[in-house]
Amino acid sequence: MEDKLSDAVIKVFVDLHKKGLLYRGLRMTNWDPAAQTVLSNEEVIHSEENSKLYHVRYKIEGSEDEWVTIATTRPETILADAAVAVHPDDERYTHLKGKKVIVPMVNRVVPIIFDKYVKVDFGTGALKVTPAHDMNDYEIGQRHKLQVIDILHDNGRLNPKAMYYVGMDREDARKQIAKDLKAQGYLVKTENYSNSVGRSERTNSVVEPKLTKQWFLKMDKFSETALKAVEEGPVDFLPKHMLNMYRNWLKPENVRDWCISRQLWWGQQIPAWYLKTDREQFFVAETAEEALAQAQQKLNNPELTIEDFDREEDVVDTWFSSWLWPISVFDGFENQEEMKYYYPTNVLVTGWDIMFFWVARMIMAGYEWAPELLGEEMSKKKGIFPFKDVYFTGMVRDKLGRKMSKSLGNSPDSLELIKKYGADGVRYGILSAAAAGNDVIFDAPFADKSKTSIKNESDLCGTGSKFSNKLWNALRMLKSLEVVDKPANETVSKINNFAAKWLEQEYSKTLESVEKSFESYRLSEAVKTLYNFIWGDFCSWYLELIKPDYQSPIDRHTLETSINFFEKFMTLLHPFMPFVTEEIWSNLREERADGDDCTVSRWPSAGSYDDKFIYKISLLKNLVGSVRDARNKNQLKPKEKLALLVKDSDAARSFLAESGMKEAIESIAYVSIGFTTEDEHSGVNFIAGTEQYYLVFEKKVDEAAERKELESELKRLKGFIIGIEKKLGNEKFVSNAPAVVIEKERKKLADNKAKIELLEENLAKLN
RNA sequence: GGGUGAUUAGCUCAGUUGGUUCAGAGCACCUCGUUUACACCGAGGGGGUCGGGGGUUCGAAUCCCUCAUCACCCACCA
Repeated sequence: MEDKLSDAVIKVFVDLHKKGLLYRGLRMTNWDPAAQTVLSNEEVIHSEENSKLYHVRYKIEGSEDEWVTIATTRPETILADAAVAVHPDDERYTHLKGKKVIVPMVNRVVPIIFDKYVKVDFGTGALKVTPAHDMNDYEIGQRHKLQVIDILHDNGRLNPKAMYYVGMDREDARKQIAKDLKAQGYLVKTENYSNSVGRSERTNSVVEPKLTKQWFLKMDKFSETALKAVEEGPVDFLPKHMLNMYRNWLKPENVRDWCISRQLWWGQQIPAWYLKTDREQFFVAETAEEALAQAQQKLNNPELTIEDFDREEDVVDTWFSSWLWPISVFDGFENQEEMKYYYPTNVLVTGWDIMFFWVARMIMAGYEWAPELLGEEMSKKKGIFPFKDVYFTGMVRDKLGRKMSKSLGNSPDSLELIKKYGADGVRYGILSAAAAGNDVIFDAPFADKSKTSIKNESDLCGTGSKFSNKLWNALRMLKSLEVVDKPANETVSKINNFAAKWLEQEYSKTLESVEKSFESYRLSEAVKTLYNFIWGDFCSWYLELIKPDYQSPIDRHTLETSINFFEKFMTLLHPFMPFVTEEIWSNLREERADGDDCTVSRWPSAGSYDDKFIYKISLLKNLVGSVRDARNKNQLKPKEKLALLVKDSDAARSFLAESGMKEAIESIAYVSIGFTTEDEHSGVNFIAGTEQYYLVFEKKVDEAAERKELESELKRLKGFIIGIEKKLGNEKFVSNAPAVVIEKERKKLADNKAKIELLEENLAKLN
C-alpha cells in the first residue's frame, strides 16, 4: 500500500507538472536561523514576551519638517522598508495621498500607501511595510507591488542589502539601530510592550519570517470543481450546514494556491531534478533517467549525466498523498478493474476539522483523474466523484469543550472506560450522544484523573451499561421459564395474544422510525428510539404482560413468539451494541446452525401498523398510569385487587371490546373492570382519554386536595380550549391552514370539551 | 480580524419540512415498593415563559433581524 501510494503520488505530480498546474514560487515561512531550516506551524511555540515598542518618525519627502511616526518592535527591519501604510479612512493621513516618505538611515524614498489592513486605533495608525520580513507586510506588498528587500542571511545576520550593521546578528542590530535612531533624532519614544513571540521548538531561537521557494499547485480550477460538486453536484454533506464552512473555504477570494512542498526528513520526495550548475533549470519526471533525457534534449547537451543533477530534497505535504486515497486504495493508477466496480463509493465518514485538507481535496482528485481511469463511458455512467455522501461526525471534546489531544492529556482512557462500562456501554454512550454533526462533550473519567464519576455528571456510558444489563436480565427471565403446550386458561391466552399484537404494531412503527433515522445518518436518534422501545414496550409492558404467575409455566407458542421478537430486536441493536446482542442471540435458542450469528442476521423489514390500535395502547398506558398514581397517592398496595368502574358509554365499550384489552388492564393494574351508570363511588375518579373511571376503595379521599387538583386541571384545560377556539374562530387560520390541521384542532376541541364536562361533574360531586 | 456553531429541566444534551398535549431523554432529586428476570430494578412524582428584545406568520423552540454570553476553526498580534 505504501509503495503503491508513493507511485501514485509521483505519477500525479508528473501529470500535474505536464498540465502546467505546478510552479515554484515564494512563500513566507517560519525560519529558524539557528537550525537554518523552515519550521512547520506546529514547530513554532508562541508565548507572550516583554519587548520594546519603538516609535520612529519618517520625514515626508519634499517637506520642511513634516513627519509620519510608526511603531515597531523590530527596528532593524526599517532597513528593509518598502512603504508606509495607513488606513484609507484615517482622516489624519488623507492629505498624504500620493506623497512619499524617506526611510531613516538608508534614506530610501518609499510611497505612502493606503490599505485596509492597517488598524486605525493601533499605535499611531501608520504602519511600516517590510515585505521580506513579515507575513502581512508580504501580502500588502503583493497588493501594492512593492519591492522585496531581504536584509537577512540564513543564519540571522544582516546581509549587505541592509547597508548598515552588515554581519551583525539581528538582535544586536536591533539594539544598535535604536541607539543610532535616537542619536539622529528619529526615535520619538520607546515603550515597554508585551507581544506574542514565536520560538523554534528545536532551538528556542526567535523565529524569523522568511521568504523561501516552494512548490505550488494552482487551485483555482480545482476549488471551483470541488465547490460545484457539493453545491450543485452529486456530493451531499450531512449535516447540511457544513456546506457553509466548505463554501467559505473554497470561494475564489479565499482560495490560495496549495503549497505542496515540505522540508521534512520523511515523506514522499518530490520527483524533480535540478541542474547543479543552474538551479533554475529543473526537470520533473518519474525517474532520474527520464529527467536526464528531458534535460539532455532541452539543453541540447547529450554529455550531461545523472551526476550533474541534484534531486529535490523537499517532500510533498502529507495531504498530497491523502487526497489520492479513494483512487489509490483500489490501486486505481495501475489497474482499474476494482475501481470500476467500487467507484464511486457511498459514504465518507470523517470529522469536519479535515473538511478542507482531506474531503475537498479528495473530491478534486476524483474529478481530476477518475475520468482517465474509468474511461469516458464509465465516467458518464458512474460519475467521477469519489463518494456520494459525506457524513461529518461531531468532534469529541472534553468537559471544557476542548478538542481531545495528547498534549492536553484530556483523552479518556478507553480501556478504563471499557472496564467500567463494558465495550457496549461505551459504544452506546458515545453513539447516543453524537447527534448528527454536533460536537460531543464527552465527560468521562480521564486517564490521569480520578476514575470516579462526579455527581450530576452526565453518565451516558452508564446508561449503556445498564441497558446491557437490562437486556441480559430479560434473556434470563425467558430462559428460566418452564414450558408447557397450552396456556393456563382463556384469560392468559387472550392477554398473550393481545400483548403480541401490541408489540408487533409498536415494533413496526419503531422500525420505520429507526430506518428513517439511519437514512439521514441520525444515529443517536436511532439508538435512542431502540432503547426506549426495548426497555419500555418490550421489557416494561410486554414481558410483564406475558410473564406467568409465580412458578407457573409459559405456553410454548408465547415463548416462541417472544424469542422471535427478542431475536429481531437484537439484530436492530447489533450495530450499536455488538457484543451483548451476539451473546444474547446465541443464548436465545438451544441450537443454532454454524454461521447463524446475529452479526450476519438479515435486517428485518417493517410491517404495517394501525394508528387506531396504537392510539388505544396509549389510552391503556394512560389508564394504568392513573390507577398506579391513585394507589401511590392513597397509600394503597400496588397489588391489592380493586374494582375499576367505567362510566358506561359507546366509546368505553368500544375501547374495552378490543380482544384482550380488558384482561390486560386487569392483569397489569390489579383491578377488576366493570361498567357503571352511577355517578358516585367511594374512592377516586379520573379521566383517561374521554372516559370517566372510578377506582373503588374504602378510604375517603382528602376532599380539599382533590378539589384543588381538579380545579387546577380544569383551569389548565379551559385555557387550552380558549386557545383552540380562538384559533378556529380566526378566519385566516381556517382559510390558510391545511384541512388536516384544522380537523385535528376540531377533534382536540371536542375531546377536551368532553373532559371539562366530566371534570365539572366531578367537582360538583365534592360539594 | 475572517468563518462556523451554540444558548431548551439542577447536569449533559435531543427536538427532521413551522402544525396532534411539542416542550422531550438520560442522569440527579422526592415518594412508595425487594423470596417473584433485573436495586445496574419497578411504579409514580416534582422541575423549563426553549438566553434577552423585536419581526414574519392563522400558527414559532423551529424562519428573519438585533443584543448578550460561550465555544471552536483559520489568520494574526506594527
